[in-house]
Amino acid sequence: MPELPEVEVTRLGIAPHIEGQTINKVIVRDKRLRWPVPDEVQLLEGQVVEAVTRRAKYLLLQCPVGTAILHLGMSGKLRVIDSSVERIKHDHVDIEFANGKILRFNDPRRFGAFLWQASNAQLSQLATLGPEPLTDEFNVDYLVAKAKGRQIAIKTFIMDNHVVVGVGNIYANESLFFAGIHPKTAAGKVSKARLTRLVEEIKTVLAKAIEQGGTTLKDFMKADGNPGYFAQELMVYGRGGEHCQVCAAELKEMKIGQRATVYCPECQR
DNA sequence: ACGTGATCCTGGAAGC
DNA sequence: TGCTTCCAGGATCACG
Repeated sequence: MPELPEVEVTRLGIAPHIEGQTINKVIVRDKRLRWPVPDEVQLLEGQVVEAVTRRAKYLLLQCPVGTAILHLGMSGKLRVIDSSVERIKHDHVDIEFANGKILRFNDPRRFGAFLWQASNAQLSQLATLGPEPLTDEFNVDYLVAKAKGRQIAIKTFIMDNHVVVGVGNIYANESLFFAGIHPKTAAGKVSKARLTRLVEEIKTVLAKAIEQGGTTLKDFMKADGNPGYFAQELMVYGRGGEHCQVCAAELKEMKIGQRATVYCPECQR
């Protein structure tokens, strides 16, 4: 279940192996992802990967004629492997490099995406995204202005890509716990002081997860190529019915916007 | 403009 | 044991 930290860890894992490398071949075995893989990805052949960057949960392979834009969805994985590695189920796309390495995209549930953006174009998926959570652009003044008058639950609000990118269900639950805000509170009713706290907690929890993911980087190429999930101690996510680690109250579970939500009724009001 | 809920897909878990 | 049902997740879209 890749959230922003997992995507960033993936980026850090693959970038050193493919930046500066020339692409020989692009093999699309199954184009049925979230959107059909466009034929234009063949334009990657012969191109040099100038940089591997990230925008929200999208990974961008930047080449002179355009950019391949990848999304891992919820079950997508990217591995850099030798050409001798046998394919497994759901290996949908291979990018073969001149040095013999392959960037292989595997995605059982096909919620992921493999898109193409010509260098002079703007992909609609990227056009309307909110700020990156770990930049100064995401600050309390911005969030106050954005939340003004909104009736939507604060949890749904911070998971909205147009508000801030990269905050998925896990980290939305966690950051609201740390900020002491009830997830169902109307976004426009949360005080500036508490939004200040929320901004801080979102940044902290994401940065921490990236840091912990980083510790597995050395093993990135090993075994199944899975960068691993974070050994992070989750305070509320997946712990409905358990006792709050701060006040011992029973953690409550509810659905907000179809998503599992766990919170402490004492700590979060 | 805003808010809600359905939808895509598959594998694993839970229920019968 | 084997079948069915439910659930997870991000992002988009159709609706009121």
